Amino acid sequence: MIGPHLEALTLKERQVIEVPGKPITHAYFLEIGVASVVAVDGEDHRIEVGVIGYEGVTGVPLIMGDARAQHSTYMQIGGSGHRIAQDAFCGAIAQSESLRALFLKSAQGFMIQTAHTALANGRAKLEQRLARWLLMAHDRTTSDAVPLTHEFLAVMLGVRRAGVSVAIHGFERKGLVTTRRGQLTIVNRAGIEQVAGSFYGTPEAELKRLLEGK
Amino acid sequence: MIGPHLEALTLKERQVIEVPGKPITHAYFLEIGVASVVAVDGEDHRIEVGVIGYEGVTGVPLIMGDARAQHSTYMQIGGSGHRIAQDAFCGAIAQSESLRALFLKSAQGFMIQTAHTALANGRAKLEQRLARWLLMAHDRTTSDAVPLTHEFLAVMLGVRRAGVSVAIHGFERKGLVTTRRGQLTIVNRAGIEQVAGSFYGTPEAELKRLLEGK
DNA sequence: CCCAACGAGTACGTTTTCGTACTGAAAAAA
DNA sequence: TTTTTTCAGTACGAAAACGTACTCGTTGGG
Repeated sequence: MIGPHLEALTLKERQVIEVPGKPITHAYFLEIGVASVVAVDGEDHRIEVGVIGYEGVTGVPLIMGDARAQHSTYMQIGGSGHRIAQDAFCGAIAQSESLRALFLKSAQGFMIQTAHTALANGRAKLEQRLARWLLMAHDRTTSDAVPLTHEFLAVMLGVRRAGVSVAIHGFERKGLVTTRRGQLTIVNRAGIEQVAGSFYGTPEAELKRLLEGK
Repeated sequence: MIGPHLEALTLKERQVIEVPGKPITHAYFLEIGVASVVAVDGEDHRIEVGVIGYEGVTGVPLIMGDARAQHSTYMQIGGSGHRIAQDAFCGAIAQSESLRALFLKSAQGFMIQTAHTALANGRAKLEQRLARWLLMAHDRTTSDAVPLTHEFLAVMLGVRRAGVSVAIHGFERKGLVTTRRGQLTIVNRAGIEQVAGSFYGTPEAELKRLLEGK
């Protein structure tokens, strides 16, 4: 039984959802907005390993039987949703086989996304990685606007802010996006998909397969 | 009940364990040797997203309720172990809550490894990534010898063969390893750990926490 | 024993990304 | 409004890694 435990809330950008090493207090179901899951190491190297939106749920470790956060998770694009306390969430999973199966598939989908992030990080050029990120964000928002500074994009991709600026400028010249200070709007999604090539798409298709047919 | 279904076998290097898009037929428990899990996309970009040795089990998707392989999995360093058919494995997990909990934690450990691979791919230099890989392989072998060509190392790291050759040569000059054709021997593990810095270690520590105490 | 295949050392010009930093415009704060 | 801060455009030399390719020693098969 999850319904009665759900607490509705709005989530502002930068709002922290999980802190590495600390207990996971709630699982968040987003309706609007995008959360970033960022891996951090002991020397403060950091990079985004996945994003979560309406299609998923935060707190993957809870599904795996662990209550400690590995990664830093926070809202990258503000929105709204519901959350459920850790114990209620784990209790629900323990009691309902079908619920557990569902969340396991959702977690599997997130794993695939992380694996492809590793692939993109190792093989793709900055431009392709940026395109991939924009597409993933666009999939999870209702409007075409992506309210983010180049600085934050750079942190997530693990590259220089200046590099992101140049790449976005290139996209703008090609008519793929328009920009305002602190905001970027997707104009030609198909063109961005072309830039991303096969670095985008597989996790999305696989998640669909997992949650639908089989 | 897993015991009666286990089939002992030796595993030669390059032996294929899973093929992307195809059903997973068995879960493999390695005693000796190292398996590589390699993500592939539609344009044949590929990169290793994790390794599995005695500490884990292949076929993570089975644990998550999916019977289709996402990634290419094959033996990178030959060895031996046991395997169990997919249906027996899934049946065992379905029947034993404690078994499922155990494998879920193992899968969680693998997720953490993949996330840190994404981090290393995006942030670390070739030299550091190579060091990280050698340490992960060394953790999973009994001898200090790593029987691999530069070519295969390069494929796993997603870099040029020549780049690996140069980096290994550097390690050799620093007295960290010795090399023979198609083989590399770890001489100074601590020195290699120093090169890898914080790109190595977190997944290892977390797996330990997951499987031991808590 | 010889030869073809393979693995590794090396080179070189090119591309990509980096680190850094300065500037001006836009937005927020005073 | 004025001041301060934030954000983005841009520059430039340096470092890292790339693609390619040639050589040569090892190794295993014929």
